[in-house]
Formats: sequence, structure tokens, C-alpha cells
Amino acid sequence: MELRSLEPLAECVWRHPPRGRMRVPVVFFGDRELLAAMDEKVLEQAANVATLPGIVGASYCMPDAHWGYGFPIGGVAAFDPDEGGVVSAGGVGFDISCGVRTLHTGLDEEALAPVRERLADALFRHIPAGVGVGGRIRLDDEAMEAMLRGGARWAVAEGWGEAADLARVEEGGCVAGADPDAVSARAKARQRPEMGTLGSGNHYLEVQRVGAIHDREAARAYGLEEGAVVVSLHCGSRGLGHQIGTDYLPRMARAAAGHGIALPDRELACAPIRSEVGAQYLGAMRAAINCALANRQILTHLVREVFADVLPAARITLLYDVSHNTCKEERHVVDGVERTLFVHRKGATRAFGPGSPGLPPEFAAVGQPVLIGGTMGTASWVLAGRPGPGEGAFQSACHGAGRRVSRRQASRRWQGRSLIEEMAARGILLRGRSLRGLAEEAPGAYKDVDAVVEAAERAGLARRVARLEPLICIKG
DNA sequence: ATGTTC
Repeated sequence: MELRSLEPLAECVWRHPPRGRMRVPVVFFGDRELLAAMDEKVLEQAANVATLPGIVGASYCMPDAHWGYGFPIGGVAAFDPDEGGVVSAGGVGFDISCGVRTLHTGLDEEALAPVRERLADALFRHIPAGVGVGGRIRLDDEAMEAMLRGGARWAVAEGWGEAADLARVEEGGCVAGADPDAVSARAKARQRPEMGTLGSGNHYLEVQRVGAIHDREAARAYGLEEGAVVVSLHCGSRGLGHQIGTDYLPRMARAAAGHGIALPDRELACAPIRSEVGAQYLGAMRAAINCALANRQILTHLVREVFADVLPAARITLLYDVSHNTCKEERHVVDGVERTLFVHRKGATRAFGPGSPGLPPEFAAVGQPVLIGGTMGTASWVLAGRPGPGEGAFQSACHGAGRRVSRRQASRRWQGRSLIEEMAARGILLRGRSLRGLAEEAPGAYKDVDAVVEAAERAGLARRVARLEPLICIKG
């Protein structure tokens, strides 16, 4: 991307002034190198978002941003319902409430070493993963509705976990306002065999070693020590979320036209928050959030079953669970005035700073854990939320490394078989169901996650707490 | 991301 149109605002914060029909500027977070490597299409898409009614502050792009459906992935945009603000399916993404959950194991790397191969094989056997791969649960209509309303709380009540888990899940494991009636029969049918499955693409389950600690106080609050073993899983609402996106896009395109909203790109289809379609989408999207939270809860139970068998000394507890594809109704102070806003985070992680309401009390002083997923060969990160620069990006940070090379290009450039060997040579046990899928996910297909989180920290979005290094990686 | 093209 050309940096000429950008004004430096602060370290790693850049502003593209409003032009044409843009109501607000675009604000980028990132260093010169990350922004220079960013596709021009990211600016084009973020500028399109800036034209939408009711947008507040700016159209934001995280350091890991790349182009997506309508809105950039790595984009944050907040809308005020009192000013005609909109909700957009493309602003949330198809994998609604995709997110990361990180689990403590209570073990250190020495305890893991003798059983690493066995653990990798057992996880790969026990965790359903891959396109169209079902799980062992089949929900009837009544259970489906209870799951969509209850999220991880439903899952725990059904025996998939422990009550204490819920305190460490965003929203306490269940978001309010879910409307199962706004979810199509087809979306529910697609989800029926997919509860408790990992999916494919960039979704994964990793066993990781806690590497360098960058912030001792926050690491203590989060229970992270160098050399400890943790498990992270990255997945979302599977077929249900995808079908909701598919179902609502044409409805939103009609709603936008009906409300006189001129769209610079049809992929920006949206509906006023205060409209029938807007309200229905929000109800369906919240049901999908609960589905994703329930899914990660069931997967946690499967992880516990594997550890009970292979490493019975393990005690699996939650560090945290946070989504990075959502639209959330939140209170934010803008120019000294507190307002209710609908914050779209698409490939961007909520990053509440110290003292924010809704955080577990033990995190109040250090801020929310911000879980950043890396790639199969590189680190993941735990960051801590900060108040943010100025109005910030409504308390948001990056979500991962961000794709650099398209799936198609990556599948030509890398080979799954060689990746397994290369990873093994570096002490990383990689297990995948599709060699092509592995090639598409080659570490080289992604940006440098260490550079992304450093830029996020320098921009003041979050601060680095701990680096997580992969030991075992399970992919779909 | 995705019963990888309704």
C-alpha cells in the first residue's frame, strides 16, 4: 500500500483523511513495513466502510489486516443506532464468533516430553476436524434451541465442562439477545452434526509451550510461567455461522436499498440496527456467538478426555476464551460522551483495558487477556488489553498473523508432506487431515505474527504478556 | 471460513 496518503498520528498509528462520501477517516495501526506490504484493497474496503451511515470515530484497520468480503479482515467499525447506524453481515464475517480459547494444563514441558507423540496421535484421533467431518453429538430441535440461547452455559449444564470454566469465557459463556427463530432451518440442519468439531482452514488445536514472558504482572494474573504447557484452540460457529451469513446477505442488500443506503460495494450489504432485518440478523448472529462458545466448550471437554488418558496428572483450566468475528453492543466514551455503539470486529479481538466491566476480578488490574493465534510453525501470543490511544479502536486489537499469500497461491508454493517434515525437524508435531489444507496454511503464507503484535503494542492497542510456541498442531 | 459451487 502507498503510504503517501497517510498522515502519521502517533507511533504506529496513521490516518487517511475522509474523501468523497467518507463520513470518517480510516485509521491504520501498524509499522511502516506492515503497511507497505498491505494490499491497496484494504484501504479501498476500509474507505468504503467509512461511507456507511452512523459510523463513529473512524474505520479502523489492525496491523494484520488483509482484504475480505466487503469489510477488511482486521477491521473495526462502530455504529450508533441513534444516528441511523447499521449492522452488516460482511462486517462480522462468515465464521461468526470465530475465536481462540487457551487452556492451562498445570504441566511443564518436561512432563510432556515422554508422551508427545502419543498425545499428538490421541488428540488427532479424538478431536473431529476437517471439512464435513462430524462429531459424536446430534442435537434435536429442542437441544439446538437451548444451545443457541445458552452457549457455553448450555454445554456445561449438559456435562461438557465445569462451572468454573464459564467465568473465563467472554460474556460468561453466553451472550444475551440470541434469537433462534431468526436462524434458518438450513443453518440449524448444517450445524446438527458439527457440534464439537474443529473445522478446517485456519482453525487448529495446538499444544504450546509458554516462551518468553514480556509482562510479569499480567503473566502472574493470567497464571502463565515460562516452560508451562498450554493448549489453544481456534475455531468458530462452523456451518451455522456460515449459513447465517449466506442467508442474510441478500436480505441486507434489499434492506439497504429499501432504506436508501447507497453501497459503494454490494458486499457491504447492511441494514439499519433499528430495522426488522437488522434486529433479526443481530438475533441470529448472537445465536451463532453462543454456538461458537458452546463448540469451544465441547472441544475443551474432548481435550480433557485425551489428557485424562495420556497425561492424567494434567489439570485443564481456562485462561480465557475470546472471539474475533462479532458485532457487539457496547458502551464507549466518544469525545467525552458515553454512547451505546454496535462495534463490528472482523478479524479483530476485543481488548478491554484494566477496570473494564465484565472482566473476571482477577484480571481487573491488568486488563483482558487478548489471545492471538499464530500459524502452525510460528508463535501465538497472549496480550493484555489497554485503554487504547485516544478513542482507540473501541478497545480492540489484532487477531493473528493475517494472510499474506492467497490459499490458491499457497497450495502451489508449498507441499503438505514437506511441511510435516520441516515442522518435525523443528520439534513441532503436525497432524492434518488434508495435505492441500496444510499447504494452504503454510507459515510462509502469513505475515510475521511477532511483528504484528509488536506493532499492536507500539500503537497502544494492547501490551505483550507471553509468547506461546507450538509443540503439537492439529489441523482439519 | 464453507456439506471447499445454490
